[in-house]
This record gives sequence, structure tokens and C-alpha cells, in this order.
Amino acid sequence: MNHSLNNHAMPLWRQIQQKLKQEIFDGVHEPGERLPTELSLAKRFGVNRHTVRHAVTGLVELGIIRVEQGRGMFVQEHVLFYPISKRTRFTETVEKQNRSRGRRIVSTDTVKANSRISESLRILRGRPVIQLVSIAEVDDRPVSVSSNYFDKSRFPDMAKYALETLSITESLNRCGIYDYFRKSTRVTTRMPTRAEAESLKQPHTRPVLKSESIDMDENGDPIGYAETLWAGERVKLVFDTTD
Amino acid sequence: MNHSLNNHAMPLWRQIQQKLKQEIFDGVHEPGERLPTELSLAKRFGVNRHTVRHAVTGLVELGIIRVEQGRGMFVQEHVLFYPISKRTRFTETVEKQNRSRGRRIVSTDTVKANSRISESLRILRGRPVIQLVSIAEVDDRPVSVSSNYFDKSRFPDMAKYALETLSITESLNRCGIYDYFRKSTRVTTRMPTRAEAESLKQPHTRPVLKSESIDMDENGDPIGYAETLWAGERVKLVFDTTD
DNA sequence: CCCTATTTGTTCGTATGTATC
DNA sequence: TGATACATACGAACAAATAGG
Repeated sequence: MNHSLNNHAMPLWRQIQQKLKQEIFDGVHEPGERLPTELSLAKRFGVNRHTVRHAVTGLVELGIIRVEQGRGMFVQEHVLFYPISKRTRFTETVEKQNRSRGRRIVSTDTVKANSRISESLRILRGRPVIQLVSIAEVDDRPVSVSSNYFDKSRFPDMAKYALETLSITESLNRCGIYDYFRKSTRVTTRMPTRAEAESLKQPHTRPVLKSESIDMDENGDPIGYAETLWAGERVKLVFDTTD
Repeated sequence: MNHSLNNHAMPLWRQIQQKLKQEIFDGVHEPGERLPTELSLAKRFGVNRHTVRHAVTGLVELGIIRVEQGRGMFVQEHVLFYPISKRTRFTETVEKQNRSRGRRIVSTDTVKANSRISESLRILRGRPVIQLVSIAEVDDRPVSVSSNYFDKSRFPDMAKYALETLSITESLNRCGIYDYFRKSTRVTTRMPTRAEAESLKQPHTRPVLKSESIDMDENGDPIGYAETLWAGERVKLVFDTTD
């Protein structure tokens, strides 16, 4: 019998559910952190393990808690809804969700276009392209690692501008591209390498989303190709096809 | 020295590359199958392991072979490019890629709308909805497992029609919906459960794509909500945002 | 590779209170 | 009052996944 809970004839499991919800809301358990085990929660509340499980199922349904067999229960991270439409802009997208954002340039380089890059940018294979590797962060946590590719002969100073402005959109502005549009986006999934998991600060046992996207100018000509890895647990790509 | 390869002064690695490509094209190694180990290939061609690796990297670049550290090299399955746009139809989509297709109804049921379903269909939580679980197959291999949800009060006979026609589009036709549109699609990734991996006939150590999609009628009112799991290794979702 | 400890998932059985007919 | 169904709660055992040595 637990007297601190036993009131109002409300079922035990519901009382526990509300208590846990409140604690998570109050920040007792941070997003992403592991919750106490079922057994220890059962002990704490003075109930059977089943009762705790019953309480938790509702919170899983609500997307507040995520359960992983053999690992434990975790407070669900706030997933970032990342809308992808004709005009996709990282900065605008995130600020609408009241999150802080940032971009870190990892490296800039000049490489030869492989088949995928050359097809996307409609240039010859082997031509020099500027590779821009960057990490996008939301609420001080990395959400994606991108490799952006630009035709070097068309945008010779992209690398410099990117390092100065830390923004793709702004860099393109300085190159004379005042507006651009998302042409297509391909999405797959795979397991990350150790290094990729490290960059995204996520366990390497969890999958990532991979997107290959092409941006174009007003004439429909490609201006940039990008391959982006997204932290699978913290991101939902949203495609709106209403118009 | 290997005399069967050594001709035309073509580099050994390139000869090996072409030989492997030819074998895969000829079906000696089936898509998805494991290739011989680097070492055994090296032995077979009478070259050093490095030479084989050099040959393989080119095939990886071309998307013909996939290498998984510690597991081996695999012939890349033909990925299905699944375009998602305003008008998304499974049948049309697949036939354009000259693949055979099929849909298997796993179960039909009447369940209560959870929060996600009710929000998507704009009905009250707990209202009865028809759940339609089906497996889509391409070239006799499952590519996705879908749960489609329809408001039971609006489409009371969906389950019956689906079992008869094995097609969502056709079933909606019989319900008086002669045209419908994709409203939005959300994409994430996660690891599959054992049962899900089994349904998709894929290793349970490989991730799946999850999409949550809403279809609407001409008036913009929702008519169906679906959660779909895609075999991550065999599918690329393609979002075209040109119009 | 096996082995072990930890943790969640599943399935039994049991008991009690409550609502309904 | 009795019969029945359902929700709540506990206990035990085993299965399955994970993590670490």
C-alpha cells in the first residue's frame, strides 16, 4: 500500500502515469535520458511491475516516452519537424519551431565529381566541385551532417563565403543567386559509421536518415547537390504535397 | 600472374572490376547475396587483397556493391525509387519501372482511433476506424508493410472492398472516391521489430523507413491515414518539389 | 565466440472490486 | 440476489534484446 498515491479512488496506474508525466514536464528527467527501470519504479511507487508498465504504455502512445527492449525506457527527445518543400531553408524552418540553431563548417575542399554529383549538377564526371561539409545544430545538439557540392567553375568562392557566413543561403546570395528552389529529395536509411554517429552525437546502433537533394535556380538549372545524414531519432522529414 | 586476365595492358584492378561487374550482370551473384570475401577473390584472381579492394571501391561508387564492415560485401539490391507527390499510386509507380507488383492483405479490423489517427482524420479520439494491414511486393519481394486507417462511419465497407480488389485506389473508387491526393508525408527511421523484419523479409539488424501519410479529397478533407514501414535497403523515397 | 547480468516483453494464474443485466 | 463481464492489481516464470567482459 502506498499512501502518498492512494487518493481520490483514481487507479494506481493512472496516478503513476500523471506523476511521471509531471516529472518529465518539470525536467526531473531530461529528454533523451534513461528513466529508472520498471523494477525500481515499481519499488518506488510500491506497486507491481505490471502496474508501472500499464502506466508507461499510455505515455509511449503520447510520444513522451520511448521504450527499448533490453536497454530501458527513455524520455523522448523533442523531434524536429523539418518541412521540405519547394523553398527549403534551414534557418527559417527551425526558427518557426522556437528552437535555437547553428551551423558548423567541418571542412571545405575541392574534389572531383563522382557519377552521382555529376549527374545531379549536369556537369562532366571528374570536373572539380566544391565540397562543403557542415553540421547543423538545433538546441545545441547536432541534427544533421551535410555534404554540399557546387560546381567550382560556376561558384569559385563558395568555400570562402560559407566560412564567412555559416549559411548556404547567404553564400549563394553573394554568388549572385538571390533565390533558389528544392528540385527533388531522395530519402533512404542506413546504419551510421562510428564516425558519423560520433558527429551526430547519437548511438551507433541507431539508424540515420540519408537524403540526396538537388537545388535549382529559377530556370530549373541545378545549382547544388547535397547528401545529408539526419539523426534518425530526433528528426522527422515532412513533405507537404498540397500545392 | 593470372593469364586469363592479363591482356590488353589493362590494369589488373580494372580487369577484375569488369569481371565482377559482368558476373553480377549475368546473375552469377544475385542481388542481396554475399560476395566471396576479399581474400578468396584475391586468391581466385591471383592478386593481392589490395588490388581486389581497389576494384571493389569503384563498384561501390557505382552502387553495384555494398560493403559492410565485419560482415562482407553484398550485391546491392535493385532499389525501388518510389516517387511521392500529390498523386501517389502504388500500381502506377511500380509499373513505370518495369517491375512486377502485388499487394497482400494481412488483416482487416475495426479499432479505436488513437491520437495520431484521430488528428489526421479529424475525428474524435476513440471513434471506430477501419485498419487495413497490407504488404506491398515488388518483384515478389516485400517492400513495405502498411497500416491504412479509414473513418468507419464514412467508409463502412472499405475492408470488404480491399479484400476483393487488393487495391486501395480501387476500393476508394467503390466508396465513391474517384480521385484523391497526397496531403503530407512524414519520414523517420528506426529499427524494426523481429516481426516487422520478418514481414519485410529483411535482417532485423537493418533499419526501416517509416512514413506517416495523409490522403485527402478534392476539398482538402482527409480521407485516409497510413503508417508505412519500408525495407530500408531496397527503397528510396523520392520527393519531387518542382511544381 | 561464448557467457553473464540487466532490462524489457509475454504469458500464465490468482484475487478483488465494480458495473450491468 | 445471482450471474456475468470488465478493470485493476499482484506474482511467477520464461523469452528476447542489450551490453560488457
